Amino acid sequence: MQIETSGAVTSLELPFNPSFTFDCGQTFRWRPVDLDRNVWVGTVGEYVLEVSQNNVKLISQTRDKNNASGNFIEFVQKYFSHCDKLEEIYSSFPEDPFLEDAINRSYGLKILTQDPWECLISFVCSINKNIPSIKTIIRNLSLRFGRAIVKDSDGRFHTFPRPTDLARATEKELLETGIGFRWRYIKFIAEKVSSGELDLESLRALDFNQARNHLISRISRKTFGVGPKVADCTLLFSLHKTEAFPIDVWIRRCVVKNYSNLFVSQSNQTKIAHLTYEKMSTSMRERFGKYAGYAQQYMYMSMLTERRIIRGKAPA
DNA sequence: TCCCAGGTCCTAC
DNA sequence: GTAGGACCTGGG
Repeated sequence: MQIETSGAVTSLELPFNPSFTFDCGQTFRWRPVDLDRNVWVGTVGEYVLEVSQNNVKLISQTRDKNNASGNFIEFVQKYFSHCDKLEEIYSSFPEDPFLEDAINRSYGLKILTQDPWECLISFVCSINKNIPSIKTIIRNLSLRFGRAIVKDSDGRFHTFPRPTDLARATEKELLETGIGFRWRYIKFIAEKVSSGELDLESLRALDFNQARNHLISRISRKTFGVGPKVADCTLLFSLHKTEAFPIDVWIRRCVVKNYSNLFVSQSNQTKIAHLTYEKMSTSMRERFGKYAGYAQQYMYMSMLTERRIIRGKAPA
């Protein structure tokens, strides 16, 4: 992979596949501009980027002189989890025909290291929503409360709102974006983050369980609307706790279908389908280890592809 | 028009 | 500790 800024080009390592990486449900701010060439455009922090198989190009950035993103190359390397070597990750998994097939189908999918604030709010927005709706809500939030970066043919790119932007927003303003009942959750978290009571960046230094306990509402009381699923997504997609194994309806179906043998005490599939989140997630972390979150993403993509085929739509 | 969505909260038992 | 209902709203 190369990084291009104002004509300058820098290389990053392959394998990397933009479609699988941006369309696997870990981020909601990318859109394809040329699927044949696998070219995507998205907003990351203060930047608008165009990304293809082996090239990252800086399209524009905010005029904010206090651009908090720092060195652009380092910023991009961190975002694309430069430290993660996919071949090492693949070979760390136990022998597993289903996972091997899932990896082959989505070879080059990489887990990003996103901004934890944006990631947490995005997954709060995801509660009881499908992916197209989540994208719409996040776009509306950015249009209404973010800062304009550059005009393009499809309107403008906007930064994701800052915690203070959402803490100041009224109920009416928030509801106009289509977030529905989630507005209380978002405003509550925005207030905690902007006051400094909840420091998301500091969670990077904690181990998985400590960081998780800081995020889950009923434990920490510093969030509201954050259950185990939203916490695990935030840990995996922004704080780079790669052992996190988020369980949604599709992963639950996947586990019931392919991993029922792991739950020997459970006699039938109905019982396994109703296993508690914690029991299922812990078992999968124990099986797949340090990179369980990568295994989860490939499984999710496999289920998604299967659904698209059933519905007669070609995989992205 | 109706169902359902990458869940969480709250209440009741 | 857990089962079940309520929750805004838009996409399919």
